[in-house]
Amino acid sequence: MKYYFTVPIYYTNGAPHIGHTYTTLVADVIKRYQKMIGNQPEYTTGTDEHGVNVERAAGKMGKSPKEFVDTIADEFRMHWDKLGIQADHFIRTSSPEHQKTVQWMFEQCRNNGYVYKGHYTGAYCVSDNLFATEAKPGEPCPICTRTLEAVTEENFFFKLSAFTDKLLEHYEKHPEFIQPESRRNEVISFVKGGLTDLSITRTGISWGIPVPNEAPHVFYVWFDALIAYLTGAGGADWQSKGLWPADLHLVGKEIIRFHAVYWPAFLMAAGLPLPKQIWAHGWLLFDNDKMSKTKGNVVRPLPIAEIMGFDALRLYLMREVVFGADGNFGYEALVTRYNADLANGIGNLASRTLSMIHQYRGGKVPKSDGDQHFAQLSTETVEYVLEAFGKFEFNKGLDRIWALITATDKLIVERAPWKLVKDPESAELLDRTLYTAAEVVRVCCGLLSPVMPDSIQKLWHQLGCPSEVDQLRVADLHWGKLPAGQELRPVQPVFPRLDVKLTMEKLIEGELAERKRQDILLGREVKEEKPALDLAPEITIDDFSKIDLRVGVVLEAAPVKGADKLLHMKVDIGEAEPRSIVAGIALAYKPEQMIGRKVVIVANLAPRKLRGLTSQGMIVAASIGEGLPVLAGFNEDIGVGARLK
RNA sequence: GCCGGCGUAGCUCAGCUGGUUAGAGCGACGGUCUCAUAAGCCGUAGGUCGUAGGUUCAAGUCCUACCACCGGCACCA
Repeated sequence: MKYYFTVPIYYTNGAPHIGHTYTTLVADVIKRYQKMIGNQPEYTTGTDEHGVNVERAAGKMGKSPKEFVDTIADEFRMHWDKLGIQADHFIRTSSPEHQKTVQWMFEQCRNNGYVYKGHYTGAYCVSDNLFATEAKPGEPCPICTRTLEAVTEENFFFKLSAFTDKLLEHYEKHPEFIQPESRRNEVISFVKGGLTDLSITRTGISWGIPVPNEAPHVFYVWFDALIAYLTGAGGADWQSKGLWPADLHLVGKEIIRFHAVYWPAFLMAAGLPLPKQIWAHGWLLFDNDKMSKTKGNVVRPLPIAEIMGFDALRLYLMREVVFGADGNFGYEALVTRYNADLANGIGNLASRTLSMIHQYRGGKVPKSDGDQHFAQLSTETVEYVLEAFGKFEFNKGLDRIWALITATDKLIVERAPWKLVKDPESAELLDRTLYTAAEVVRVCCGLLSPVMPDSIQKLWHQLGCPSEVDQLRVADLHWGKLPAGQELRPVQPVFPRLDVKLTMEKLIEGELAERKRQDILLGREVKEEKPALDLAPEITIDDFSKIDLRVGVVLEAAPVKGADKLLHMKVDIGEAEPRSIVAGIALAYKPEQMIGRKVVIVANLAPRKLRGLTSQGMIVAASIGEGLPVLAGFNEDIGVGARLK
């Protein structure tokens, strides 16, 4: 049975980090698992290469967009290669095959009456390539808080509004369509709130897929990017490939809306079948903190792979993170987990078992059926693990594998083969014990092979098994498949124990070096730690003088009901009546903190109604990104009404 | 403000439809074997199960309110 699924295609505005790695890794494990249970899995990932952002970033480096994205696409491919990740389709949105698919999809939608030409005037975020329908130019972007630019242009629109009921009906009929449940509910409530039509093309940018016969229109990046999943399944020719509809889209929780609302609508409009399931997983945090470029706490995967082996990272992410929830990554936990699970766990069990067979039985698997109790335990474990992996409950499955390992360690201590070997009467019991341990190692190798393909292959080899581990099928996991007389190969530690402190130092050092390498690759100035500020357009002194800033003192302050960010204040700026001002500072300042405080007011701003209250001006405050606002103030005292210039 | 989630041992978390002395892994400490990667095995950790009420013969497990944190929406920056 085919099993076609996808991972997001990653935006080429930066190098791969551990977040990209996580999603793609899950896909890779799923693929190897699907293969093991007898399906023919294929998955798609790739790079999302269009948009103003890429065009600008390339320009800054003096490169063409194509040259720029070539570098980054290669970087992603190189990463997946070094992490043992084998994607079947790596779709670059700048490729001719993808261009064809997008144009074809558009024609389908248009022929079916779901596309129309209209005019759009409004605020556009360059960074997110997003029309901010709720905001105005000059205001910060609702997603990234950068200043929105004013854009007026003729666009093609997609009739998203026509799909409200159809989508809701689909969600209703297929409860498994959006997972996990909490995301499903969020999407449903979003769609119930009503959908507005979507602008799907842009003019004024050359780096994009052209709309056929409609120059200078190019496609909006999201319309473009989502279709990559279809390109991976054969594009316009999807019917002959037999991959579409996809069985699964794996996505990060931040892009669930694009996948669960827009994408199904595009597909319905084009007359294509919908994917069976969309699974939103959580984020990978670093030391329980959100990773972000500005914080400088983004983790790169390659140094970890080089220092500890990529399987160590693969296991960590699969065992430590509950799929769907946010997970945490930390260097110490990584090394600890490695020592506990790999060095002391499976690695040591394999090592002691094989050594004993070498020493006591001439390196040949003894003839025995093994302990029946373990035969049963092993069978139950295999069943449980396969089922858990099938439900993406990797951590649960892995826990069960380790329970089997622990039980086997106990068995060895109970039987004490080193004593049995001295007593000829106990030959059968010794054979049975050694066989049981070796067979457990073999079965665990099978179960672990999707997660740790590379190092498990090494263990497999030491066990003397002739086949390749990625050729294993479920039937090979049955108890007793280890042939008596099979000759073991020399024992070599596959997971040598690591010094926690030393390894952590190496990892951190490696991370810094890798960061530098990526910065050079992307043409970022290495010395210059501070990124260029995203300044508003230049103005003259006359422009500035239009703004009347005044010193005021807060007389009264109270929360606004129904709005947790708003504070309603009376501010005296030296006029007859104090001004009524509503400001979004309630998260940072309590009302009582505000009373008596000197603040800076934009005094000639047109009044505006907020939550039913009139705001006659605004308070000047600074903030970083989405951080809390900090009010502007003075070190020396100054009278109320003073003008700032 | 509305909707949803969540708060259990030092850390990470299990605890399904309520029922004996509340569990696991990691870390720590003590003991022990020696086949093994200073690994394994055994034992110890006494935690008001966020707070306060309530239902019940019985609540971590259900109800209410509140607090903390995390999402989504609204509102705003």
